[in-house]
Amino acid sequence: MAGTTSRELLVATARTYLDEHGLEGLTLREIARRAGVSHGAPLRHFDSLAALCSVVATEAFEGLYGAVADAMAAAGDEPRTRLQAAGHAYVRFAVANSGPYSLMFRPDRCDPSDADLQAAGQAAFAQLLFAVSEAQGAGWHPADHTADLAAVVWSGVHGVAGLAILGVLDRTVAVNGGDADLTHLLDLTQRLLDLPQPSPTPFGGEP
Amino acid sequence: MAGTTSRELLVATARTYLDEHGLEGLTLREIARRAGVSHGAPLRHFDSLAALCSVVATEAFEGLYGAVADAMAAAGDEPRTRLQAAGHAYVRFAVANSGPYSLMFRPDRCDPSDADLQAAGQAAFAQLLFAVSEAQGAGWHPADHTADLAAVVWSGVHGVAGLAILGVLDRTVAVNGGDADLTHLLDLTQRLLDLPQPSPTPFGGEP
DNA sequence: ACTACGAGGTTGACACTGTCTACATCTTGG
DNA sequence: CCAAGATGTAGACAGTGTCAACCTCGTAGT
Repeated sequence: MAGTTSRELLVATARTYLDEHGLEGLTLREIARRAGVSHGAPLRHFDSLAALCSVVATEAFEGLYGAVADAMAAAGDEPRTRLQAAGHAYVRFAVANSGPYSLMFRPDRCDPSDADLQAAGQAAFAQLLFAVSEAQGAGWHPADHTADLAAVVWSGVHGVAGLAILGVLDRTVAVNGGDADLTHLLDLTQRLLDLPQPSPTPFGGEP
Repeated sequence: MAGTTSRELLVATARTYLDEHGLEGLTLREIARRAGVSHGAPLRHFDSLAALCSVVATEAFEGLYGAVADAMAAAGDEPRTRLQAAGHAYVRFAVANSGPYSLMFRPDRCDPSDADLQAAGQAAFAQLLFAVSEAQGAGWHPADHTADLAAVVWSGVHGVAGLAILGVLDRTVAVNGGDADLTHLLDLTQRLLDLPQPSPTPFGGEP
């Protein structure tokens, strides 16, 4: 890649490692090794491993935001359909980027006080808040308690994503007669939440 | 405590540490230090730190199972009320035992192939499965796809618990006008899922 | 043109970790 | 009484994050 500072190279190396191996073994020295520099070099650009991870997590939040925004834009004008599309995009992003997504919710690996990270997280929640309030405006549930309603929706998609990434849906649900298919589970969730059924969009592949 | 083998003492020490400090810094050597033994002693009882953590996680699954069972028993006979109580008990347990609860879903800290741990997890899911099927029998949603419905319910409570433990509900939701009160959020979830509203049971305190 | 400086990289230390091995001790069954 | 197993100890090893000392440039200022 052109114009890549070595700082950006380190972040990219970490992200690549996450994509290939997940959180486990993501180590300052391993990143340095893969970037072809000495073990101390990354500390010239980041205060700590957690600071580097925070940058990766921040970029992941931004990627999530973009993926959700794209999905909502593609879903058209009907607010409930847009909210439904946002939920699908959220889970799709989380599963397709499980390494960075996990990092986003691991304050022991990131620095939770990182200002950029906090801002990116707030922006993502604000996006959800807007989608929910839009849907409320179109008659989806009572119009008050928007933040709480958003929290419930967030919990739902976050829970599905987390269990899916853990592999526990395949391992536990499918064994008991469920199909554990993510699209199917999300559709079921959204039927329960009184959201419209989606047009048939196949799963997988990252935006 | 009487009749406590040193193996049990190590597990109890780990659990106490988790209650006090959470996952961070939970280390074989720290457990040994607190138990007053040399750093190598725990390995006489457990193959690895992950094996010790698996025992703690297994016991946590059993505690969760018991808490949910108690709550369902106390909720009476109406299946939907029982399912509602199960959801509350789940989140209450997770928040009151956030250290062990986190461990339950951290395959990097436990040994996911541990047979006891797997069995305890399966038992907990079977319990939920039963509660959902009971509620379906009482007319709650269509009677098919029980496992998928259970997965959705699980995702919901797991998501709420996870975000609450992270503190992100206080930090992100409350700032945007939500009250982020767990009981309130759960009630909202359950209203959305068409479950009965609970009798007013105050939050907090572990069973 | 020369110099001072700062950004970035290297190397070697330090304390800490999990795990292994060799050794000591204590208990218990034959 | 003694042999064997269970349990605990001490030391080592490789790995980690982080720090400090050193080096090496390119560049800005004079």
